[in-house]
Amino acid sequence: MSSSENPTRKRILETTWKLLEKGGANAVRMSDIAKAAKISRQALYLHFPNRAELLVATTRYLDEIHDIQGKLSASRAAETGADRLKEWVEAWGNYIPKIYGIAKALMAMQDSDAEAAAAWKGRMDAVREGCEAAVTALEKDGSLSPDLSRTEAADLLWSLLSVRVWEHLCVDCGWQQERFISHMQRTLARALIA
Amino acid sequence: MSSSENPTRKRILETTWKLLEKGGANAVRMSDIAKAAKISRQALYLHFPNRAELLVATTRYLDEIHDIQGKLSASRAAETGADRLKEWVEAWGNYIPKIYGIAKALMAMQDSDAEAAAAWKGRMDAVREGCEAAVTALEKDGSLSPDLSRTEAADLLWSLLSVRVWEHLCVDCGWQQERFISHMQRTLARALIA
DNA sequence: AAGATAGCTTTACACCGTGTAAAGTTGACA
DNA sequence: TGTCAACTTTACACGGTGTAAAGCTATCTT
Repeated sequence: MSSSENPTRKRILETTWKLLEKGGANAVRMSDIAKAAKISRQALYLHFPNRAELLVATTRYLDEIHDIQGKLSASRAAETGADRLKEWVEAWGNYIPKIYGIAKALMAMQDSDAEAAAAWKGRMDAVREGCEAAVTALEKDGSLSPDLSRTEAADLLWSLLSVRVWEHLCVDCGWQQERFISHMQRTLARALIA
Repeated sequence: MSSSENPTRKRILETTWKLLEKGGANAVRMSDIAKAAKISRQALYLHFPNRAELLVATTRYLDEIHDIQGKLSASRAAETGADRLKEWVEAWGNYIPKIYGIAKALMAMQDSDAEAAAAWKGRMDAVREGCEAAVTALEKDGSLSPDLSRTEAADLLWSLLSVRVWEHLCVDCGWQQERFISHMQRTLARALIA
C-alpha cells in the first residue's frame, strides 16, 4: 500500500481528509493543508504534483481505509433483485457521507481542471457499475418495471443515489442519514420495481 | 422593467446569457463577456458591481423574458393533487434547461462567494414553495403517501427535481428533455402518492 | 457658444491562489 | 568526509477579480 510506505505522505493525506471533512465556509487551500500537516507549502509539491492529484490520492486513501470494495460487494450476496437493490442503496448510500468532503472539493474543480474531472468521473463510473448490477438482478427475476429499459433504470438509480442528491437532502434539508437510506430504498423500489 | 431602460445593460445581460448557454469547456470570465458585448471590461463594472450580481441580474432578466411566474402558476389550475404534481413537474422541469447555463455558473460560485450563494438559495426557495404547494394539494385530497410527512414529501420532490438531477440525467446520461419529464412525473407520482 | 454631464475607454495596479524554480539546511548512512 | 534525501526558504510567473484614476466624446443645458 503506497500510503503506508511514506509517513509524511500519509500524514498529508490524513490531514487533507480531516480538513475537507470539516470543510467549513471557504475552500481548503494548499497552504491550509501544509500548515495543518506541519510542513511547508512547497513540500506538498514534492509529494503531489498538484491539488487535483492530492485530492484524488486522498480518495484512494479513504477507499483503502474503509475497505469500500468489500462493503460494496456485500450487496451482491442478496437473493432477490429487490433485496439486492435495497442493500446496494444502503452500502453506497452509507459510504457517501464518508467521502463527502473530498467529493465536494473534487466536484468544485471539475469545470476548471480536466484531470480532476476525469478522476471524479472514473470513481462515479464505478458506482454506475454497481447500479447496473442491481438493475440486472431485478431484470433477472422479472421484477424490473416494464416502463424502464435497463439503461434508463440504471441512469435513474445512479442519479437519485448521487452525491448531489445526498447533499441536498442531508445537508440542505437536514435529513438524518438513516432517514435518507430508508426513504431512498422505498423511493427507488417504487421507481424501479414493477 | 429595469432591463429595457438601459440598452447597454440589456446588451450585457443578453450577451452573458448567450455565453453561459453555450458554456463550453472553461468558465465564462468577465473579460469574455466584455469582449462579446463589445465593451471594455471596466465598463462592465460600471453596470454591475461584481460577477455575482451580473449573474443574478441575468437570471432575473431571463425570468422576465420567459414569464416564469405565469408558467409556474399555471400548474395551480389542476383539479386533483396528482394532476397538479404532474403539471408542476412539467412546468419547472421544462424551465430548467433554459436557466441551466446561469445556474451552473452561479452554483460554481457558491463555495467562494456568499452573495452568489444567497442569491441562488433565494431562487431555489421559490422552487421549494412550488413543491410544497403541490404536496399540500396531494394532502388535501388524501392522496399523499402515508409513508411521508408533508415536509419529507416536499424535500424529496425538491431534491429529485433539482438542477443537479436534471444535469445528471440530461447532460451526463444524455436523456432527451421529454423523457426526463415523463420519467420524473412517473417516478414522483410513485414516490409521493399513496 | 461654453460648459457640464453621462457613458465609455485606457492604463495601471493590488490581491489571491496555484504552480515553478532554485539555493540553502539538516540528519542519516556509508 | 562526503553524499544523499527530505525538507525549508525565498522569490517569482500567471490568470482572474476587482479598484482607481485620468482621458475622451456626444449630447443636453443655459
